[in-house]
Amino acid sequence: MAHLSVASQPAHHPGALIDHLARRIRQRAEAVLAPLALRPRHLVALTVLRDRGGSTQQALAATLAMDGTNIVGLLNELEARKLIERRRSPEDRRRHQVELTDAGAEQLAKAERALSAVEDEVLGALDESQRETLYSLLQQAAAGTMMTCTEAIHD
Amino acid sequence: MAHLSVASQPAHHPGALIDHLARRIRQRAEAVLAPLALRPRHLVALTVLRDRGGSTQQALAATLAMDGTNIVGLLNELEARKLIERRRSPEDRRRHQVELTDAGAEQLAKAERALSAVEDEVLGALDESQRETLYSLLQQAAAGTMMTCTEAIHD
DNA sequence: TAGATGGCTTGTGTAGTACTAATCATTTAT
DNA sequence: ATAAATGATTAGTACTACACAAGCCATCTA
Repeated sequence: MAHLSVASQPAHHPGALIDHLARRIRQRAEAVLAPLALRPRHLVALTVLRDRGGSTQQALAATLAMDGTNIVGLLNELEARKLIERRRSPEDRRRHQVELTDAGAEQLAKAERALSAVEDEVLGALDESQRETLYSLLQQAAAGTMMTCTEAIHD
Repeated sequence: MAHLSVASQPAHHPGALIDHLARRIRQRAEAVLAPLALRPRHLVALTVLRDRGGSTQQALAATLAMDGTNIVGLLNELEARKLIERRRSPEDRRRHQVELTDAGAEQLAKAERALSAVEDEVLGALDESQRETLYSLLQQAAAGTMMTCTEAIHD
């Protein structure tokens, strides 16, 4: 392993802070999302689907670090509301290719608009460019951890 | 992915990412913390107590955005293990002033050391200075939101 | 043809909370 | 002085998000 920081300074531990802020965001997000009949995990799933342009259920499970059976349930809910579609994959007909419908994309956009208010509230102490920095750091981190889990999957 | 923020559009929504990463961290943290018989929320509480040098139970509840009755239970557990102490406040003898014991501080340090490994794993894609940036952004955000909730409390 | 695999269903268990109500000690307002 | 409000506590209820296991199909692979 790399041992760059010689200092005994444990530096800082963002872990607890992330946990804390996430909790805050979740609480507010739930309230804001309620009128849309979405809960945070729906949003996360929809977001992944949009950003990836669809996904296998397995890949989705790996990305969200969630148990497969729960993914099924989650997708059932989303499909019942026609926000996503499941199609059998032509290459392997056991697999389902999950994709966002137009309605799903629309609903997601609506949710994000609503969520902006929450973010303004929770991240209010940060200005535009700081938020952008935060976003790119988080995204980089998320992309990194994703590989750890999905590198053997090739979705 | 190249999405220049031409307008004042928020464009990016760190909310879902924070949620996602927090989930990851929590999952791993639980495993790492288990041998110490601590769970994430214990850690958060201990951290707040250390950083503030003690707190009222109410202030703690406000900070953690948790219900008062749950704080009681949480503190009971920590007190039973002598990681914190409750003292009646001299000014208002109904109140409890909660403080970290030496053992508590020690245990917290130990937990943070263990947690470093998790952070290395989850934030592995970020280098030292990026993590530092992330940390300060999060802290700034957290400090900001705290005011929203505690401004009427004067702990 | 046998076994592995992706998805689905159902059922069980656990953790983390929120909420309510009742109690006790204490403080504050009348 | 007395009544009302407050901080902490306890006990009990309920809900949500999960994980995990067992068993079923359909399908792919050896």
